[in-house]
Amino acid sequence: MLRTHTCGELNKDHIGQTVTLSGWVDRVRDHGGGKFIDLRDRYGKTQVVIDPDSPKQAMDNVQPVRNEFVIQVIGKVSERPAGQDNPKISTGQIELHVEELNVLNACKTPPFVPNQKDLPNEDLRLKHRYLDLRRKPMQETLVLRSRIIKAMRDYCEANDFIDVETPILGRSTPEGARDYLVPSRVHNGQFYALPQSPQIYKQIMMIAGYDRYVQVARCFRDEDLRADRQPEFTQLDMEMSFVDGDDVIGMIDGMMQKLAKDVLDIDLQLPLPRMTWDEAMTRFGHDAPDLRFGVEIVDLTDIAAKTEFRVFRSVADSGKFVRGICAPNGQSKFSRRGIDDLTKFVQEDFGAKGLAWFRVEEDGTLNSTIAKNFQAEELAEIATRMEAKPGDLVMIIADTWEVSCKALYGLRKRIGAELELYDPKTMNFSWVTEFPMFEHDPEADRWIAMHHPFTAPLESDLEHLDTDPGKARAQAYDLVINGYEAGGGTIRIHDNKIQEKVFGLLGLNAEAAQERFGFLLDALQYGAPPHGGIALGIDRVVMLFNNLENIRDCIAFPKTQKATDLMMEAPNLVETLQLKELGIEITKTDDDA
RNA sequence: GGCACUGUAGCUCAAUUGGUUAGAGUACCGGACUGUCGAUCCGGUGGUUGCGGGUUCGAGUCCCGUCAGUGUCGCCA
Repeated sequence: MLRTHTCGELNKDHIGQTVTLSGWVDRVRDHGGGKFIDLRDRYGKTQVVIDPDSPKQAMDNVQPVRNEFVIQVIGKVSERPAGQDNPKISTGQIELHVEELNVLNACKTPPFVPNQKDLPNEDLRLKHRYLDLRRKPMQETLVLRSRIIKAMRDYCEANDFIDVETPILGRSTPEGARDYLVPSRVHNGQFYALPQSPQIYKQIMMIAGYDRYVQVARCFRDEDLRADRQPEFTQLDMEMSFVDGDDVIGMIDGMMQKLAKDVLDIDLQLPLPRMTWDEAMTRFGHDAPDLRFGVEIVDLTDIAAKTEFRVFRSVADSGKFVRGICAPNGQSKFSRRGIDDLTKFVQEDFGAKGLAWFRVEEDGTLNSTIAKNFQAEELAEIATRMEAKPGDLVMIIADTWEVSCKALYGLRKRIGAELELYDPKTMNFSWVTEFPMFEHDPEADRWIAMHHPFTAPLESDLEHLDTDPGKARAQAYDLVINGYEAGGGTIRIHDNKIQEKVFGLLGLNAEAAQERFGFLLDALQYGAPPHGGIALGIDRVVMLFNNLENIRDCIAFPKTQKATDLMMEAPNLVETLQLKELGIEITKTDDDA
């Protein structure tokens, strides 16, 4: 037997027993006469003692032992001498006196060790991921991830969901994100696509009568990465029949309540708050607002229209918007130079023309280099509307609706973090609903589906499809946690007539729609029940429940920003023979450029 | 594709703002030490400053290019 116990479970109750432990050497403390070894596994650490009374076998075998060796120790559990307890570890009241020590495997001098204080650079961590994953924070995250997924599955099972696996090799549907393509050997020149989501399969499952479907589904999107975005990620994918949006939201409300209780021991009040997309954009400039703090956008366009300040006047007169936010006590953090930084930020990242700002003086008046362009009453009106207090910093963007939303969202996010307007440990759950059906693409002058082309419009907005598609709102809902989109879903179109109309608006004629989604259109005609669903980003949920800022730390083997795996060195070149079998010829590589 | 930050010993960082032989902690190697738990003490090995070019009497430091990691905008139905 290689071990009788783990390194985290021995305590005073085991004193006197002879046990066998196996694990990694976390640290060796050499005192000449004796040695202390902290033996580690994922359950904890146990102190192993070798002293002059230990058998020669152990004395000899321990000689070459260094960090991260894998060893096995047989010995007697002993109470530690008085005053020598270590309260930092679960086994701190006992230690193991060695009777036999075996090196199960040596370890090269590692580039870094799991208990090291300063984390190595990310590329090194990813290259030696097996070492990085030995770190306690990584192990805790992966354990929590496992618990979260189990809680999700338990909840779904309790609610009669059926777990169904859908294919990884599917069909390319060029709408939306770029597909990862897989060449077919049997059909040279043809390709499978990895699923961006199991969307169509799960709808087909509804038509097939499996009224509650769930899957922990791996999804793939060949787009650029972010701190919260990986090219391959995991969704809790769900679909339900005979439901409306409230039913789906209610189901997820219950799941979040269970997760919060099971995982974080937080009691969530249900129903979770909801706001419409319009409201979110107006108040926060974004469809996933962070509601852990206030600081809402204030519209000043009407005041701006009255002023002599040409920048504001011209923007207001041309139908654009003058909107701002007020950073509480913002002057403490943002000096003139800090404001210059914010100005650069909104210009470079969001294309804003500039940033107008005012300091709120002790007497409550607004002051700034541009203040002379305003009447005192106008400044007072701005201050009143923004509820500006002495010490605050008022920031105003005069631009199109879109730019003011983006820039103010960016500013709000920054000041929230930099002025510490919220406790980063708090959790905030909410819904954003009634997304627009379509976005207008000004370049191609056409409508694009905001969610996906199977999204059902609100019943009340059906008429807009014919008259003013931009006004049509969807039966869509996003779950927002701490300013992140943690999931999103819609009620689907089950009526083929409406589906055809939507395809038409998206520029897909009957022929093109049949070509791309024919199988779904066919299926919809064979008794499709009303249905809808949602997909939760599991990696993001894990990130948020762990209070992490980086999704790579929630995934065992993540990719770098350039979508490579530094450990496996993927992607890689393949054998010419493989390409030949696939009928593929490489005509251009990165090296050509 | 754009912008920004980072890259110096195995690892984490420093180098007085362009100046002489690039330092420290840790790891590693050797030695001392019977109770430590980030053990301690003594000694030692270890460097193409990511790579290529340029400016300069002189470059880790400045400039250009490039590679890699990260953040972000575009992108992500």
